[in-house]
Amino acid sequence: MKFNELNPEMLERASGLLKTIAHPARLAIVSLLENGNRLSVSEIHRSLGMEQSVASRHLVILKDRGILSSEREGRNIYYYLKISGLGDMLGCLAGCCSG
Amino acid sequence: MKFNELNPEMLERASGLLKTIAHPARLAIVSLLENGNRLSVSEIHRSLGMEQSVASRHLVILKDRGILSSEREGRNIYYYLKISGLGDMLGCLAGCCSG
DNA sequence: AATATATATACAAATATGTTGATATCACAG
DNA sequence: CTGTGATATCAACATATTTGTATATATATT
Repeated sequence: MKFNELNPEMLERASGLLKTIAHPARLAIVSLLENGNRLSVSEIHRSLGMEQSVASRHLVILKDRGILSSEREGRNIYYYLKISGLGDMLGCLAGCCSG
Repeated sequence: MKFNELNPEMLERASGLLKTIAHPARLAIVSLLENGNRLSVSEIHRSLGMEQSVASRHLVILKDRGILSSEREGRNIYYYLKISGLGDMLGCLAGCCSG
């Protein structure tokens, strides 16, 4: 599948997706939610050692742009990956970065 | 390979790579250079319908950040992908965007 | 040297993104 | 209704990215 043969709209969507995850914190979040993991905001911010408000802001961004979904359970809100196939992409990315 | 288990430096590198290609023009360029293609600046800017200076600027950015290499042949400068495995990543990306 | 072609760069304006800390909202237990 | 834990938002400021246009540099040809 080649981007250059495709319409500008497709390029925009693809670069939008990349932009969204092209942030260390968001990359870490997405990576944490691979394999169908569902985690609350607290679990995420503690696990990654970032401020609660920072984690929340990134989670909202990821959700707004269609990468995550969330569901409330009691006082917690659980986030999870909405786009299947993102895990594969991260795999390729890790490969590109190490090799 | 999981990012969250890795050092911040790795996350920085990965998000840097993503940021670099997270631009419609650069995505188109990288896509054009998949499969070992070698193209001159002229060929690229004509093929993608962008100004010469715009193409050149993006090519320099991609080269500076280690994604492309270039070689002069006569008056032309040919660019090509330096990172193998980027093609695979674009494949995943296209999958994520359509599905 | 003069010209033409190919590529790169400079600069300023516009736009977007990130950061921090404080504060607001929401849900539940008692 | 109050207190507490969980989550989201806001404002202000700093930084970075993009764009357009013009111009500079390099190479080759004659």
